Amino acid sequence: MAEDKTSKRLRIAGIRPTKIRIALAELLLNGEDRHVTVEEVIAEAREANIRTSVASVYNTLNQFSESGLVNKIIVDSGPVFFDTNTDNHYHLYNEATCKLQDIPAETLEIKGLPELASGQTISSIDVTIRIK
Amino acid sequence: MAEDKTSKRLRIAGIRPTKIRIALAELLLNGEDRHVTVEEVIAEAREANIRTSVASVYNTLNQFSESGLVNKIIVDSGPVFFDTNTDNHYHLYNEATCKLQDIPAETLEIKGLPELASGQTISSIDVTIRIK
DNA sequence: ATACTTGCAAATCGTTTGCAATACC
DNA sequence: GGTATTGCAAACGATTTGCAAGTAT
Repeated sequence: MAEDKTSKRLRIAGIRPTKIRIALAELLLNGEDRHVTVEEVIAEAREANIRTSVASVYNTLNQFSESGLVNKIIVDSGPVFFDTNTDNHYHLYNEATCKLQDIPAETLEIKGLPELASGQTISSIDVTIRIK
Repeated sequence: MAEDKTSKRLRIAGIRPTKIRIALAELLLNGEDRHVTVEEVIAEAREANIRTSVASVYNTLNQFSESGLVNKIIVDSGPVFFDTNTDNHYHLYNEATCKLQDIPAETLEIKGLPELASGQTISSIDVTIRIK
């Protein structure tokens, strides 16, 4: 069953598979790449008859992001986006619609990374092309 | 006098030179490149005996950014940064200290910008290297 | 004189937290 | 059974807003 597979996936990620975690994982992690806000996830959950709360959606998505199942993206004031595409890639952000689109890593070439102080490591390279 | 020069600069930027605007402009726009939060500006203003309010500092910095005197930078949840360096450049963000550093535009080379839909224009290209 | 700006406090938005009830292993 | 998780409501931090009083041209 799909649920078993999802449970296993959560377990591997180091997360205890509970009802809402499984439900939200199935909602978000099995389809195409998406950029969702908490509000959108709550709406979708409601539509799918998943009974949950604001706090739990925040908890769950934050755990997913800490475990690397999704990426947290901050492009603007306003709600955070959770990106279900965890491959290396960049973003196009439409300032008018507040929507994100992926730019595959192969499309863009970035050269000349600066030297880092010793002990420091790159956590991520965020590239956002803002359009209007 | 310095104040006349600042007034003129604000006027050219399309902003009416008022007392706090001049004061904050002198505080921020005449020194080296900086990344400041509203809270920091309020503290500095207080130290410089500039009497003002939270709302006015927000108003003023937002106007400065709309007029291109500074740039608004959103790297994280938490307070917005205002960047007094308006030249084209990129950023290094230290996740541990929550501090920003500039990366000059010449250092980094970005190639392969994606095609945009017609009518769309690039508003900015934001590159942030996050280190921890 | 008139329109714009200020500063205060209250309102707002997104997110987190405290805690009692519940679900997981 | 004991620990982790849920859901509610209240708390929170950053920012904005409404409005009366003050300031710029």
